Amino acid sequence: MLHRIGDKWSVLLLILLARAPHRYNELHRSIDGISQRMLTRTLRTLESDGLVSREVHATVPPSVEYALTSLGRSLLEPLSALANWAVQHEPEIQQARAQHARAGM
Amino acid sequence: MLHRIGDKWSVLLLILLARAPHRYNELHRSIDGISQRMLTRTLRTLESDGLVSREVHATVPPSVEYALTSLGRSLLEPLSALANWAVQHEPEIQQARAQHARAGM
DNA sequence: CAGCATCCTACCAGATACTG
DNA sequence: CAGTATCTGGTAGGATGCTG
Repeated sequence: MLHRIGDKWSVLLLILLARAPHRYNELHRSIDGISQRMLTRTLRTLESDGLVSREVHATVPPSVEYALTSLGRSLLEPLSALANWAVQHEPEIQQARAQHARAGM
Repeated sequence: MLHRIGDKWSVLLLILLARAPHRYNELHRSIDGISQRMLTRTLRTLESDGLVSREVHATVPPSVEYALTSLGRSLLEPLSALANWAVQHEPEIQQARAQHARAGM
């Protein structure tokens, strides 16, 4: 269950959408290195999990707005707690990895 | 960074080790469906990230104890917050997925 | 603009067999 | 007991080209 929102793209998308709704190409530009395929696929997964809403405006050219649902917003608190942990403890983890690499090789 | 501890085996291992230190085969029996390869690999990753300690007792037959480090314990709080969220909101997610499947197909 | 369809590849999980 | 070694099939995911 956690691995569904555990990959990096999902987390990045949720964080971006937490700030404000975004359109498809805004997301594509904002997230460096994501392919169209992965962006679409990840958005679809988040959408089908009920975390993200997708609203199509029938204009020309068409525009699609992605936003967090209330369920998605409820995820934000525990998720950012975890993200904060990761940021805070990154130095320790890096150091542990460096030590481990020296010892093991 | 999150995806390193985001996969299901890591989470399960951390939760098990949170309760008490365990030996290799205890973990292997406790976690249903994990292969030796994955158990070893996941433990090694957690160890090199400094989340889990590995202590070898030079007995015959040998015994190896895995336990959480203090860094690993510090992860427990935000991680279980997220796990609780997942458990609490699983029905909503299931429902959203069912609806999405009906609408889309 | 916001995708879908297709092809292709590299990596990874799983099974199986062996070992200090 | 606590792992390694090796093979193998499946899939995640990138690149590219096309469309309403």
